[in-house]
Amino acid sequence: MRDAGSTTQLNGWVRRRRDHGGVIFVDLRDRTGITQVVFDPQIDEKAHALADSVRSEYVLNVSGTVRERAPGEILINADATFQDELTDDATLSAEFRSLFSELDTKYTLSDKININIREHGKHWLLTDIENNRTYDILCEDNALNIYQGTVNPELATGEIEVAVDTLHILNTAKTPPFPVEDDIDVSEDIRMKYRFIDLRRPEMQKTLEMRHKAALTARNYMNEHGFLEIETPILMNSTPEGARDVLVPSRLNPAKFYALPQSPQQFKQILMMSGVDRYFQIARCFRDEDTRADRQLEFTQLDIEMSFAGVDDVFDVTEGLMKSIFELAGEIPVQIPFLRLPYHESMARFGNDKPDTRFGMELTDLSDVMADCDFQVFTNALGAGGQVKAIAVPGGADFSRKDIEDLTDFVATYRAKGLAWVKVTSEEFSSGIVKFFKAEHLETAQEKTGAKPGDIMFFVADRPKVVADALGYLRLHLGKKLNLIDETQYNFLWIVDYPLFEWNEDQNRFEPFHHLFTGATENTLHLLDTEPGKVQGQHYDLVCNGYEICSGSVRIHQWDVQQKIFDLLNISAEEVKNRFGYFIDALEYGTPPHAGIAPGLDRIVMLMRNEENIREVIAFPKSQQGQCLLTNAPSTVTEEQLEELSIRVDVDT
RNA sequence: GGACUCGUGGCGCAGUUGGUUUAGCGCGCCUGCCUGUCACGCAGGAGGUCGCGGGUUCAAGUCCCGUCGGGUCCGCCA
Repeated sequence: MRDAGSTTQLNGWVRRRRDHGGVIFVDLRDRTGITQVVFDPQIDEKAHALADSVRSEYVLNVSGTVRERAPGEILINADATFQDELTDDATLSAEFRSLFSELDTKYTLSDKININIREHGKHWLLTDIENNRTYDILCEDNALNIYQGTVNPELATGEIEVAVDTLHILNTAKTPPFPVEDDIDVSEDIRMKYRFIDLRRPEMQKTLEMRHKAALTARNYMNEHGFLEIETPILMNSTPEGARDVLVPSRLNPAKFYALPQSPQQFKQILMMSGVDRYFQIARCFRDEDTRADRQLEFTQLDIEMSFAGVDDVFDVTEGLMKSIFELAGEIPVQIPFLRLPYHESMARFGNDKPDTRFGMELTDLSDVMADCDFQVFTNALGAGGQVKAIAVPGGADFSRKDIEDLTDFVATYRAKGLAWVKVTSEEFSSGIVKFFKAEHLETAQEKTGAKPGDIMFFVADRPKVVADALGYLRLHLGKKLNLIDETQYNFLWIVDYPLFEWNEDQNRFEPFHHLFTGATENTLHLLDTEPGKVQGQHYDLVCNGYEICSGSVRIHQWDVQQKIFDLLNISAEEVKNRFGYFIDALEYGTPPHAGIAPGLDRIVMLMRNEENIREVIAFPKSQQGQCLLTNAPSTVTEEQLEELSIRVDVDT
């Protein structure tokens, strides 16, 4: 199709039409990109006349001749000797350049030019990359004629166009509510309502394609490594732990409900018990919880489980999988193996278990240092069993009162009662609270946080959870705000050595940190009866750039251990029998040791596309209220439908 | 469940302490002109229940209450 002179046929949508009275240009868009097609009455009068009625987003079929874009108007008539300068290295003399600048300032050449030799000794294409302008230079009648170029360096197909001899208008279109092009400034609700138009935009097409490639790559990789793709039920049992289930009433079983899977967790373990050995599935998962920028009601996991496998086996498979996906689908190089970071160290250094390690500003514990200072905010917090921690923000000594106030409000979101700060200059520490400290307090703080003159140190003193949240999110917030993050970098990191349980203060009981079926490490298993809080789980997360992109564990495969977990979590025998009876049962029939993981496809594609919002990589996403603005789901149903389900609705609609 | 924020022609926005514009601007749209544009250009034109409901007031896009919808976050969720 690139070959000039050949005839071609194109189908596509009209991106824009430019009518010059005599000649009409149309940018025709299809999945592969944009091509300029030309309607010239001298080529075909009928096609040209018909093109007059064409408007944006009309669907066209055109036939015509592919041709190199013709030179435009003659701009400059130059001496033929100048052609010696038209070489590949593209260094033009001041005299040559002045031919352009004397004409009109808009033709002034930048330094970034490129010369393309089309016909040796006859035709050159001069591209001014910075100004997006091209010139055709032709040697004619012993002179060098410089034409206003009509090549569009911004288009991939910019060197050619199709001269149309036949036009079929396959369909007309209403004027779209927003233009079908990248970098549009349109609110998201409009985009979601007209998703069919939004998805036509090149960047959305690119996302759809990348997502497809990611899934395809995953399938190929899993297949090559001996994994079977097996579908598990979408209609299954509700489980008491974890997220809220999305419930589906059963017509055949009045007053009973299915739940949509939060993940295929139990089924994939059953498959291991069934001798499948290696399973995977591109599985849709449902969790009826409030959404976030990186969370939807329904999302997709690359669900993986393998028998006779431990942590290292899962890591090997996952690292290879991530490398394949990021490199083949995202064209992003990945180094394996990934670093491993213990959970407690992650919490200590970054305040959370999904650290963005593309920049520093790590948290520093100053509890010991500040134990004997006179600042009661610190000493009181320490006295109550809390911590004092700090971060050093580069260049923060320039922060205004207002800046600091805003940051104080920011950390208040995470229940921090305040944000103490000390500015570091080459002469002094400056802050309203300096008087409460001896010189060595602040000097040690500076040394430990690594603050340099010109920086500011922010301190939070509170319960460990509050300190971690406040400083951890403050670090992220400032990292973004101060542009400390290299967007081209992808930092993969395993978080390991999680505790098996977490103490729930409100309900005064232990909760599984990951889920009910996570196994303990061999050397801490014996603490299950005595000190459950100290049992270490065989749970792992894979983190990239501050997002949790995979989560998994080595599972419990002995029924007595599983029973112990249920007991410890106060799940009654009856409930176990009702909810997990089959599972406990199955465990007793020869369950192999097994382990698994579930990479989140949406977040992976989001990272590869450098998006901060999961809706950007889902073809038909839901709003924060869980509504589909395109189809208006969810919606009310008829009385008859409800009656069949034995359901009565208790709200006015 | 809660906090913040946004809602004004098709789209993006402006609209001062409540009254002076006839609610503006840019893009888009329509009509006409234009043979090399690619953000084409030029001339003219159409298009508004100011999300919805209630209240305060002589007077509400503007103030108050409620409600619906978009977004970010806390709780929630792994």
